[in-house]
Amino acid sequence: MKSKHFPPGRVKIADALRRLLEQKEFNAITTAEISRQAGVTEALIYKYFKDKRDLLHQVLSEYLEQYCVLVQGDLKGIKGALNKLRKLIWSHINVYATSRVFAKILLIEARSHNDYYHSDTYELVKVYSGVILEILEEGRSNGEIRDDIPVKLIRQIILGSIEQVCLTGITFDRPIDPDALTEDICEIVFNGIIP
Amino acid sequence: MKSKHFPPGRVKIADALRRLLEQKEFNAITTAEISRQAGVTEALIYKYFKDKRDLLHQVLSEYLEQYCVLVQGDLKGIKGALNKLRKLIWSHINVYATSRVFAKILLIEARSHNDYYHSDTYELVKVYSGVILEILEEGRSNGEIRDDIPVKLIRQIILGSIEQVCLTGITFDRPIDPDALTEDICEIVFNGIIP
DNA sequence: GATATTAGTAAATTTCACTAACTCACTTTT
DNA sequence: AAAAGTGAGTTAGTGAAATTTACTAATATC
Repeated sequence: MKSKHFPPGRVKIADALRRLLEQKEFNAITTAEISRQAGVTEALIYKYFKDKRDLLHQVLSEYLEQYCVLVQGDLKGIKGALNKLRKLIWSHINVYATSRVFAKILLIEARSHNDYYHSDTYELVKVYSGVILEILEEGRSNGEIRDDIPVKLIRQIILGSIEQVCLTGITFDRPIDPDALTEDICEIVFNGIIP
Repeated sequence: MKSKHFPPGRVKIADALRRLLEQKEFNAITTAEISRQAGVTEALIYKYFKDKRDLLHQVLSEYLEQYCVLVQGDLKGIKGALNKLRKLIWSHINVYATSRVFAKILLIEARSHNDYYHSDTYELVKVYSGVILEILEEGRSNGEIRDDIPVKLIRQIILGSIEQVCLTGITFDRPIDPDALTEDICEIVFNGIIP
């Protein structure tokens, strides 16, 4: 409920980048273009953002914060680790399917520079990762999930599957069907992780 | 056996980039640095390569070609789709574990620019992907693998798992254990894909 | 031995991220 | 109500890096 009060120029710049990212990749977008699209001067970008990448990171973490809240809300009231996991996988795929720009930045652009691992965005990703781990541990302790494979590895396999599946859909502009994909991923992974 | 006859300058430039990539990431390497390291002038880079990224792609596909041959050789004489799959997973992880520089470029740098999908490297990746698909189809037709989940999706889950697991190891400079990882990935995925 | 081709260079040019130093319109202080 | 301060924005650059142009030296070919 802390709707941040950003000055109009800052909002215009962030919006401009979002719009441009629909058309081309980050490295191909120049600061000149961003400012033109935003209707402000180039220098103003540097009043609000440390540098061009910082602008990207801030736009990204604004997106991500939104979706973290959403996904965590989706899990409320669900009983059982596997049921929670299924819902989380669905929500995750659904977010990528719905916000392709966001997905592309997070999966491709952000990772290609080390500063990502010191960003707010990455902190949020860690929180989200923690949520998955908790579900897996819950499942392990109540016997839903086998205990001879490290939970962190199970998490990686789940995340890797989701991201690979969505990434190809995104890069080749193909439709992504959250229902079908969730069904198939769960069918494979659940059979592998039940005791 | 077609050892390409590249002029010495071209070889020096490619070698220089390979050496520099051990120390820092591609975007932080300047053409000036590359030429200095190679002992040639900056302009020569543009005689042999369309631009800086094209140099990266060519270096990458030289690496990849090598490994494609290697992995395909590893599969010779193995009977059964699941056995082949296990070996392929091991080889794949092993390549990433052994050549981290190569893995980092392929998994992070290359994908972050659209021209990757028009590069020789990508063509090789497609060939490799085809090999996986053939194995899966073999397994499907001889009853080793269930036929109610699309093979392409199974492939994505396998590749996604491998890459996610290796990527974290690479970005955080943690050891990658091909034996243990192969074992766990196969344990999960095989249980999911057998009929 | 002339000629064409290939390898390589020196020096300019362009492109782009980023910055310093300023104006202008409002508030707040005294 | 004048002075001082602040936030939003601009003008006009700079420097570093990628890329291009126009050339020379070496080597192969006829």
